[in-house]
Parts: sequence; structure tokens; C-alpha cells
Amino acid sequence: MKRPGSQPPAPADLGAAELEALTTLWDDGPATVREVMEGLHRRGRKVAYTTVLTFLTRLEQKGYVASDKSGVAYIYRAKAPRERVVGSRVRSLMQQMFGGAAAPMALHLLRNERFTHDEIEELRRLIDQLAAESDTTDPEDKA
Amino acid sequence: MKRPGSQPPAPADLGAAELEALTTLWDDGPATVREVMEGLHRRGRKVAYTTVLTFLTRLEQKGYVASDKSGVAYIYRAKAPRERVVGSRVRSLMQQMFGGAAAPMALHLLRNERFTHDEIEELRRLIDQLAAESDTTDPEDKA
DNA sequence: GGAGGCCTACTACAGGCGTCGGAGGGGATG
DNA sequence: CATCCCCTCCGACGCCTGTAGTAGGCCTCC
Repeated sequence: MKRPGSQPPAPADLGAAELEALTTLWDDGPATVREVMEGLHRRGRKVAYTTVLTFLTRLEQKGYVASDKSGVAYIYRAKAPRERVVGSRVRSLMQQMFGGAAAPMALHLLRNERFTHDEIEELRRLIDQLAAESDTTDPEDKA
Repeated sequence: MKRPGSQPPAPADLGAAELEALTTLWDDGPATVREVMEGLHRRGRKVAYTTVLTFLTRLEQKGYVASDKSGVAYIYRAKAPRERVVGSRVRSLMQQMFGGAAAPMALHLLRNERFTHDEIEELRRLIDQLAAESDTTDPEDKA
């Protein structure tokens, strides 16, 4: 019972470094090992070429990236959608720290982090929208 | 350069299981190894007595809990404030997944999770409050 | 054709974490 | 006293992850 399939990016079996490598692929698009390495270096993670190769290989085994041989070197590209991975990590933290409840986490964020005017306005718009939906949807399933 | 002091709970050097043990202490108050074990069992983590002892010992080394010999067994109590640990984990995830930006994370949560009427109202109140503070505070440092 | 450079594959290793087992001490109980 | 039981200490093991060295293949440029 290690890792069942490989298609659907499982829960959160990614280390910090692996995740960062995957992030460079999300941000910069498909790339060779060398390019990913340069991306990591730019982000301040000074790792050796073979180390990056290891990350990419493991990411591929885990189903997060795919590679195509094209010309001289393999080109790696992210296979797992960023949103999916982000969602899964957020969920995981929510589970660990807030027993799976979203509201406390949202409140925590709003209370403890700083936001600009514009961000606050954007948040408010979204809240208003949620409130509107909630008014039209929830009455059905209230009791 | 392992772990400098031990007083201030460092970034996030806690495993999932260790964190869960710490959580039982937060939730149920100071407890013996056996009690923590029972707490973990209730939460669905079926671990052996000595395993729990290991968690607690490591947590103590890391400065997250303290123990006092009282009578037959040691009583362990959380030393690290829950809020502090929660904050640090949230920050860490925010760093990893959103480049350290709070707003995208908040928006992500609001967009992807479900909230009840009441929760939405509470969020709105908080947003309103932030907006008000922002109006009185930010104009100073706008340009 | 040999030297140098880039690429991949294989192997390795240390530290962290989850998980225990067994040894040893001390009080309670038959 | 012999047993039990509960507690703590020590040691261990396997897996995951970060990190990398080395070997071997292939192309290119003297």
C-alpha cells in the first residue's frame, strides 16, 4: 500500500524541494533539467545538476510531471495542475491545523496577515458574491 | 547548526504524528503518556505506547512541550502556544504555494471551500472591519 | 581520432520521522 | 516472595527526501 495509481496526484507526497522544482515548471513552462536547475538557482535553491535530475525523476515516478525526449535532452513538463496541488496542500493543512474546517482558517488568515486596500476590496466582493449565492441556495437545505 | 535555542518554537520542524500528539495536549490539557496515547487513538491514530513516548520526548527536545514528574508518571503539557504553531504552518504553506502572498491564499480558500451563512457573515464582518481600519490607516502611507 | 562537454542512469548517504521492542525499576497483589 | 503491571530509557529499523558523485553514451571541435 505505497502509492496506488500514479495518474491522480495523490495527497501531498511532495517534499519542499520537489515542490519547488515543480513550481519552476508551472511558472516557466516545460524545460530541460538544466533549465529547471537554473530556475531553482534563481529562486535561491543552489542545487547540483544531478540533484535536479533526481527531483524530476521522482516527480515523474509520482506522476506529477512527464518528459519527452526531444533532440538532445529530455523536456519535462508539469502534468499535475497547479490548482490541484495547491488545493490538496491547503486541504491538508486545514485538516491538520483546523480539523478540516475552512472558516477558522480563513478567519485566521484575515486576522493575522496584512492586506492592501485593493485586496480587501476584492475579498469583500467575493464575500458578497458568496453571500448572494448562499441566500439563493441554502434556504433549500437549511433545516 | 541544528536547532539553536529551544525556547522559541522554530519554523515547522514537526511531523504529522508529532503535531497530532501536540494537538491532543492543546485540546485536552496536560496529560500522561498513556492519556496522550488514548487521545491519539480516539483521533484514529493507533500507535503503541512507546511510540507516543517517542513523540513526546522529541517534542520536548524541540521545545514544544514540557514535562513534570508528579507521582508515578510524567505529565506533559504543551509549551508552544497553539496560535504560534498554527501561524507558522500557515505562513509556511503560504510561502510554498503562494510565494508568501496572503491575499491569493485567502481568495483560494473562499473560492474553493464551502461556508455556511453564518460563517460568511462572520467573514464579512471581519472584512468590513479590516476595510475600516485600512481607510483610517493606509492613507498615510499611500504614495 | 582524442579531448571536452552535455546528458542520463545508477548508487549512495545522512538526517528526519513514524513505529516499536526489550530491558530495567518500582509499587501492588496474591 | 513471586507476579504483574505500569513507567521510562535505549536502541533500532525502514522509508522518504535532499543532496550529490561517478560512470558511460554521444556529439563536436580541434
